[in-house]
Amino acid sequence: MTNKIVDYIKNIVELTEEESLIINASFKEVKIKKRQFIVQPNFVANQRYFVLKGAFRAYVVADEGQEHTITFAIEEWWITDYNSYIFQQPATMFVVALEDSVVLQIDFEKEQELKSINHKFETFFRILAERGLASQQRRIVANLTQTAEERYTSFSNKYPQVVQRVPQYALASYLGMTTEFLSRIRNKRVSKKS
Amino acid sequence: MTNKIVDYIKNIVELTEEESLIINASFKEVKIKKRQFIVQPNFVANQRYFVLKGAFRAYVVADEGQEHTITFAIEEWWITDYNSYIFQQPATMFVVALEDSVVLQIDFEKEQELKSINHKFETFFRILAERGLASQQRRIVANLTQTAEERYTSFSNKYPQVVQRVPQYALASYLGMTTEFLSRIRNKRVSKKS
DNA sequence: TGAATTTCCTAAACTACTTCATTTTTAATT
DNA sequence: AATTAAAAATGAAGTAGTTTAGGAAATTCA
Repeated sequence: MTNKIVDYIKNIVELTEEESLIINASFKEVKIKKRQFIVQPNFVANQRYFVLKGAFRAYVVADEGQEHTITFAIEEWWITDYNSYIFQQPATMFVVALEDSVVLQIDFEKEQELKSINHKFETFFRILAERGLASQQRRIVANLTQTAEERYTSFSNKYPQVVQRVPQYALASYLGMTTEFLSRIRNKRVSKKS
Repeated sequence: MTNKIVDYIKNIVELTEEESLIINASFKEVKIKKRQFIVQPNFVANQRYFVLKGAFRAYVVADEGQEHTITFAIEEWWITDYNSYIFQQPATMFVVALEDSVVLQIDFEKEQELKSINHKFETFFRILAERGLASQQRRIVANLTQTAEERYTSFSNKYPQVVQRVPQYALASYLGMTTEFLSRIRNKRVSKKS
């Protein structure tokens, strides 16, 4: 038994053949078209998604209509509105496909069941949450300590694949600046080269 | 068997008498004087701390020497440098006592042992991580969508006990503004009243 | 209790980033 | 391939928040 999600989980906890089959049966492969939403405000996020192919963007819309990107996801990343999913409360975010994509989705109830029937599955999701926590803490630090240009530069160095695939306005709103300002930052570097 | 940490955990998962005793034996009560550090950069954070009494502040120091507060902790909150603790890598943060305090500390190895010997303990730490994740996501949203004044107002409404107990410069650097600007915000509201 | 240190306040000059308005480029749709 | 729509670039004017500097309160600690 070997497939993408099983391989992914095996990198974190060991799985027997039987456990691999259970994991495999717990996820459903779904195709998502570009611009299609998988999470929307006011509806509870009932699934979490593992991206097999494609790219997604989670964002909120502020009072005055401005969009703020909370996170991106590309191949082998997870995405959902965690505040909604974990507490099973209405979402505040949109999650939308930036490209034609394929995901593996798992229902909240199924995830709860997995975690309760098998200590190893519980461990896996615990590690997932811990890693998410650590990465979000690093982002908070970056946002507090760096200027707009520094945030762009370090993000570009860390996630070049993401930068190349997402629209500029989405990246700008993720980095906490306007699309015009990001455009200027990028343009400045090009002109420096010549 | 009943004490603060056992009661706290019992609010999240059920514990037998025996399990309560194991939990109790895994934490060590330590007094921390005001201005004393419990985590320092370049040293691995080997413990996580549950605050029984007092207040703490986690912060990083940027290149130019400015301090940026990452989080606070008061009674019944947890604190450490999670990126350091989870991955057992050198810390980038300071964690310092803002008052004479009392904490319950658990060693990383002991926590690993608890999680591995008992599914319920694993579940507890999974839920702890998930809640942290959700709360950090809410903070990222707030930082992206709100103005300095809005961030101050909503934080004050949500955590009035924290606002009253921490120095202004620490709060300002947590909210992502200078202490001078926070002073102005606060003063503006006072003068509006009169 | 009094001196020293830390924290907070005030105000003016400054700047990193935003807003608004228009044009150019790129991508989507027929 | 042509038409339309969406995204990116550019310039000029505005502003939220910073910086610098000095003094007033409030804590700390000998």
